[in-house]
Amino acid sequence: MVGLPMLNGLTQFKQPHASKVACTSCNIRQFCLPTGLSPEDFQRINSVISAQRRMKRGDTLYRNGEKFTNLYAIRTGFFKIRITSEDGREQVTGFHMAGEVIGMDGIMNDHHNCDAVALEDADVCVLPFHLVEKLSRDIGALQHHVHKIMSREIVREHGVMLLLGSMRADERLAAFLLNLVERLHDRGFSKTEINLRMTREEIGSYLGLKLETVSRTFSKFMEDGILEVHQRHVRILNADALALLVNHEKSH
Amino acid sequence: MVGLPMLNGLTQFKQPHASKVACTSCNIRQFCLPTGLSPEDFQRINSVISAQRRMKRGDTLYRNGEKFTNLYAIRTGFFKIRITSEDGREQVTGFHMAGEVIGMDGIMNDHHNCDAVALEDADVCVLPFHLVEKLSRDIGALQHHVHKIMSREIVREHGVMLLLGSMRADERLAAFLLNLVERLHDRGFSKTEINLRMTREEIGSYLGLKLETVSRTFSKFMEDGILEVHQRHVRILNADALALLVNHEKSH
DNA sequence: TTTTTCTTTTGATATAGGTCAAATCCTGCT
DNA sequence: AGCAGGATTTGACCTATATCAAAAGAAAAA
Repeated sequence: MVGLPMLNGLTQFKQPHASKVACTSCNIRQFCLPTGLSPEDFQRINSVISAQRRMKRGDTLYRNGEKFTNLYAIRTGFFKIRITSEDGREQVTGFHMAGEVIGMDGIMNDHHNCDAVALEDADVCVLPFHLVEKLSRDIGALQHHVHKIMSREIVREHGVMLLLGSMRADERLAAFLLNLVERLHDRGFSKTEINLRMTREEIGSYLGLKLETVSRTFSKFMEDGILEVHQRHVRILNADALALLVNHEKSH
Repeated sequence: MVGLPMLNGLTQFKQPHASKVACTSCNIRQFCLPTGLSPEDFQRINSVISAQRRMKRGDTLYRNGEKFTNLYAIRTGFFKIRITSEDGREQVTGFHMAGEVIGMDGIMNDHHNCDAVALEDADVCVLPFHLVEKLSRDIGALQHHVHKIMSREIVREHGVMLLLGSMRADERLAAFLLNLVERLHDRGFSKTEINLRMTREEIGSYLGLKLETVSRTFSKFMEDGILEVHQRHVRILNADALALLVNHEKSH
């Protein structure tokens, strides 16, 4: 009891800056930043980061309707992005992990129109967008990088539209798993092991399927010897089979 | 026969620049450009437009794999954007009309990864992207506008994902039609009359439906007195009914 | 104009995935 | 440790949409 105020004080002291990691020494800088920056540019870009924000599982980084001021670079943790229509329909539009930048939806009209929810404890760099724009005018490499990040998001969404518009349930789940391991592998994780951070329902929402269908498809993949699934732990036994599903030559 | 070379010469003389319209006098500039530009900024932005390109129905503005160099502002005409997966699956990811800017997919890796096909004769302003970036560094309003355009595309695609992931066929078609008339109305066209530029199959591809389902849904809307449909001419008789469909409160 | 090709509509039937329900399994909380 | 509430799996059944097929209508080509 007596210790509590002190602890709070300590927490306040420690949180905002103690955890602020310089971009130069950040182990995922190659995902957030352009390559080949000069030390001075590094320093200037680093100064854009207004804070690091620590989040617990379930916390919301930003939500629909909120004023847009920042982009967020994920340092650690895993997020889902979700939109909700007026009538309560919900759609997960993406899952994002370390090194990815989120929040670009808000630029359009100065307000966010989706929610970003942490699916595990997370740590993000807060990037006030007006500073990003200001610095982009000086550093061409940064400017182009911002454009690339947004373009990449557009292209990713094209891919999801293809998936939602023209794939069967098993093809969708296969594409989802392959995409996930690929991104994890880029970050130094296993090519075959995944620890899912989301529920079957969230996977289903993303893939345009019901949770029961996701579960059944996992079971089918197990029967076929393609996966080993224990709750949220997935081991890919036959990546080729998954790839074949995704790229199934239409028979006709 | 004798006249042919002369005619060619005349065509070449007329084409590249005779049709180049200054942004200042362009009747759709409010869609492509930020508002409140100074006359000098207008002039500078205008100088970015390297050419106008005239296209016939069926022509391709850019295609998958092609090197990316330009964005394109549609002056007149109507385009579909289409991606094709390795195994030949095709997905229409968008329809675009006058005042909209397309080609942003190419920024990510310097190559386009979709096709832009004119669905009617069209006229586009060619915007070399390196010049757009260069000028963006000088004109903050332009920089922010470019960001907005890309953000808007991301948000639009979120909406399509919601549609594809969680709506029924009739709800999808209703949403599609309402979106289309809204954009046409913004451009001074009727709130109730649409001349579709695309086939049932293209609508179906966009909405994740088969052409037969699109056709049947049109027929159902006619029976219900919501639409009047004669081939590609559609008159909306009951916009509220369409809006109600899109925003149907899930009964549970 | 006539012919050919593409587009659209409509019917009959099949099926992938949704819905509803129940049992089991986890995880977090007290 | 024990309990409560969520997550997952599986089964039985249903429905929205796909598929296949044929005819009618437009539009383009000859």
